[in-house]
Amino acid sequence: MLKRDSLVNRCVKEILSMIFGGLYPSGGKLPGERVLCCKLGISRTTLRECLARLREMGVIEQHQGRGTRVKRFSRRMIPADYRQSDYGEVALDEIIVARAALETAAAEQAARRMTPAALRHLGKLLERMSDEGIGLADFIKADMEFHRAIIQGSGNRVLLTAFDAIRPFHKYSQLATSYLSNEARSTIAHHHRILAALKTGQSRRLATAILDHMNDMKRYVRRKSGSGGTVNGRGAYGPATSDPKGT
Amino acid sequence: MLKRDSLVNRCVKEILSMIFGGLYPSGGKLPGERVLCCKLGISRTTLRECLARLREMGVIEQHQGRGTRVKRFSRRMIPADYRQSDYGEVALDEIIVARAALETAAAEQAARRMTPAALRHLGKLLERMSDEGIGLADFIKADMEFHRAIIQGSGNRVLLTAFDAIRPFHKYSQLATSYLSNEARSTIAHHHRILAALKTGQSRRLATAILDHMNDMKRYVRRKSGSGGTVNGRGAYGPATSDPKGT
DNA sequence: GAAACTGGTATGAAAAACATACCAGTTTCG
DNA sequence: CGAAACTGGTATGTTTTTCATACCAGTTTC
Repeated sequence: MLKRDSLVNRCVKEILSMIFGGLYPSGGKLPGERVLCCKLGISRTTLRECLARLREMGVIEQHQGRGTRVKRFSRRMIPADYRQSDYGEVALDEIIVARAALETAAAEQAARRMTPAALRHLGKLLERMSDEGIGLADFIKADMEFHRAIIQGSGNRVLLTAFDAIRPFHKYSQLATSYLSNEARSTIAHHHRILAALKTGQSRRLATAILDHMNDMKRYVRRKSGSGGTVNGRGAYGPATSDPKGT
Repeated sequence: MLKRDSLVNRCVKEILSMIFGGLYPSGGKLPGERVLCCKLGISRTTLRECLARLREMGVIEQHQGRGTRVKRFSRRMIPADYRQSDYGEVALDEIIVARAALETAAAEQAARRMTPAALRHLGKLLERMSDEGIGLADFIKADMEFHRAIIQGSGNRVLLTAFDAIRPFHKYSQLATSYLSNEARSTIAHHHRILAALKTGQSRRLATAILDHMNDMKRYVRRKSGSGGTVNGRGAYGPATSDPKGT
């Protein structure tokens, strides 16, 4: 039975995910409606329907002239209908295990099959990530695209499908966001090693570079989960709500 | 960017998947419109919009009074927009690589975390597969459930999501169907080894057992692709298109 | 040859999503 | 201060999508 899932419904989920993922943290401000609806690719009318529902759930507060604020709230306040797959609730450890499995599996083929054009693309992504002025959202996006390109380079469409399926977990993991925010330098260094390995065509070396990258994230998780607390650090980045013109 | 995917669009993809999956084979008849729209849970108007598009693509033929027939056609005739369901086109090799990656990754945790109840469930599935009277469709179903249960036993929801995402590839792979059909005995033997490894709790041994299973499939593929030809062997099983009354 | 199917057509209603313009508060900054 | 540039709030009308219903026209079945 094919079910109809209205645009409003899907957008509510999307916004909730962004909040859970730490892109718009508790107490923080949401972008203006005119900006947000552009980002989501929907009309303002439709967006306002979403925001109205979020307001009823007690997730946000709206004040004429001042903007929209994310309230402190519990996940329990959210009706089951909107609780996608609880992406934000899985441990980063689980995500890393899965990603390591997929990416190292892709490594063997990717090291051989990657085209010069694809390598150039990876270089450009790395450049973009190294730019000082880049916002957190764009940094995360570039990181994801980098890893996806490697798998795509393997030519294995099944691996790519699997990777795409687990992307939301990563995207909405507060810890993952935190890692990329605070360990940007480390991330870029690892990516350089991965790219270098790709260029030599040595699949073994590539797999090692990828595993090192994953293990670095794991270590970060151990450190953070030890100190506890909600990790929110924006690091050297500006506000998460970059890109005021929309994408 | 959240895109609007109309119901018509999604239904076209769904119907295409059903055709590719062998539920409605080339030259066969589609159910009547009044039946089909019920199955899909949409109105007849909407369904007819889907069928009109499939007709334009040359996928089906409609004749007043006689019904709708699936034409012989190439996948190339299908616009990219509808091609998400290229499941049948990927090589079984790709599927095996991905499955091996996910299942061995799950092995480490699964060997330790698997509960007695889950082990009993696996035993029952194995029993069912060993039953002489089982049909092909049920055999495939049990096989899938067996492997899924292992990943589920690892407790890693990300791996499980990835596995579920690639299931359709497996389901719509004619070669995979062929393997399970012709090598049922071998499949069962491998499953016994996997279950035994699970019971000992040795993750290493479990991973090896899983890899052996995958490699056996790989060898089968090599043999078959050597002899060429479309492998369709239904073996001793009944028709795949059971459930004539609809679900 | 009637009954029971099949697809083909037409029409009207409801819902969903959109574009647009304008109102009313708040903040920013010259 | 006070205008300009934001913010959310409101209202209106249109387009697109989906649905429900009825009826027409061939084909098959018995």
